[in-house]
Amino acid sequence: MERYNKNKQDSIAQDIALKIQHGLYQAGTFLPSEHQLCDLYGSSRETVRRALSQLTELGLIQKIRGKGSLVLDLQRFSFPISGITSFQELNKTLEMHATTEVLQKKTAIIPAHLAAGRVDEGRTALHIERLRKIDRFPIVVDEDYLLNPPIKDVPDNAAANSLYAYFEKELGLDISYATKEITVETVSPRIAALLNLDNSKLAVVVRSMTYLANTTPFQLTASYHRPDRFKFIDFARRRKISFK
Amino acid sequence: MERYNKNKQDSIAQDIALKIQHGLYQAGTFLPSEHQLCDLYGSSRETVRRALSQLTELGLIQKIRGKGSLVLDLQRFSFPISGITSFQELNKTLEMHATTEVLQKKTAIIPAHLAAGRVDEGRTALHIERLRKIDRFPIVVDEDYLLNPPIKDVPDNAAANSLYAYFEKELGLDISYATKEITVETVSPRIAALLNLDNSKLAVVVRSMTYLANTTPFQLTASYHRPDRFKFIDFARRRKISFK
DNA sequence: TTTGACAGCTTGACTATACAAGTTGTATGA
DNA sequence: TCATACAACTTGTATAGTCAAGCTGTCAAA
Repeated sequence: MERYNKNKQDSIAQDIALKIQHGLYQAGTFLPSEHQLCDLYGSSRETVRRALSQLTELGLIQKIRGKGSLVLDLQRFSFPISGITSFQELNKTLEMHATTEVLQKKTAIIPAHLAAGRVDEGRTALHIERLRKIDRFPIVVDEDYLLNPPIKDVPDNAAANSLYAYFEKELGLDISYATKEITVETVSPRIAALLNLDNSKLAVVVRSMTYLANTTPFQLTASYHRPDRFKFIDFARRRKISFK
Repeated sequence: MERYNKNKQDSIAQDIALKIQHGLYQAGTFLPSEHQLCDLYGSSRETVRRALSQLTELGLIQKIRGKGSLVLDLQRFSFPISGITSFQELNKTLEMHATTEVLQKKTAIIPAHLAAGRVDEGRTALHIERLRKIDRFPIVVDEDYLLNPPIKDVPDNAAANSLYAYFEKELGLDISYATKEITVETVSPRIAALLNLDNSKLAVVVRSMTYLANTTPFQLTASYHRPDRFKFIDFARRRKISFK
């Protein structure tokens, strides 16, 4: 296996995930039993089970009591786009051949529509505006606002490539969770022009706020997508917890 | 506590979730330590930890090593709409005062745009078409296709109220997971008329396929939302598993 | 006053064990 | 032949314990 994960359970999960992705464990078949996986990885059953529960959460397998862990059939194109994934990470795994153009990078006040209910109004942050293109066609405009602290500045090449790679690998930040909101809105003439929208000026707007493991918010983003190119794919499990 | 859950870990999770929702554990404060929760519920630490990990996954708490489990600040209006939740369940928890109109209920061939890549083309299913209104305004058209087996028929009042309640409580089905896909499309004149759309005829289309715990698919759905009323809220955690 | 070591708390990771419960094939008995 | 019982597998749930690692206040020494 040999992953860069420190944890035993994480590296087991990573290893099995790769074997599923590469067809070593085929959809519709069962994984080796938990006991066999214990032998295979030299670990206890609880550790194997924690690894399997990660794969269950991701939608890679379904556990069936008395039978085993069935590998689910997630076609490439239906692989979940939800979760916290950077555009560059998607670009790699989906082989989209996308390009990124940095349009702005300056300190600015966080606009009200992004700040509302998330962070103090009037607060300033490092604003980065980027245009994503696929095959020369504009697809997405990303408006990022990076909070200081914990982020003081961002080198130009990090903005052009992957902000997340810079945060995680260079700054050692522990990106943990995010809240997201998807709506459809009439956007400003500026955004409409960048995306080359028609008269309706409708775009899909994804607003998100991303947090570090210590619950510090560090990123506010509004992404404007061309509606004809937008596609959000999700895998969800029915929760046992109910409210009210 | 007293929940209808059979599991200790599930009832602990349910109990803590309700206490958070009702403000007994306030956002920004820490839960009792795992050791204290052990005493409180008379269980082992592992069981408590499994309960807490459910709450972590849901976005209700954030665990911080050395400190404790911090209750996160999920305002009512930003509570995740993702996951597998029926319209009626949302209606209850969000107090939307919605009404449902059953427009059709008959056996029909699953349309190609829904069947594509999910199920055999030309297969028939029980088709239920419903119009959801809030304050008399049409908001959503749901096109459900229920597969036989496992679903033979559906009583009229179940279609008007909650299909999920009928499936789970009456039929004893174990609804487990779903794949979803959100796009923006120009819809048919029929749907456009039902939703009272303007000339652009754009609607948000949510296509989903829902499965039982034994991996049997039982429901295909296409939901058409008025774009000006559509809002999708999600909570996501950064995954440790990477591909490629 | 400031610094540093440490005790005592917290969660994280892992192990070992036990029993319950669901599935499946096989052998036994009528 | 057929049905039943059972053995041998599977996963589910819960327990108890160990050590690592992160946080915080206290107390003692400089």
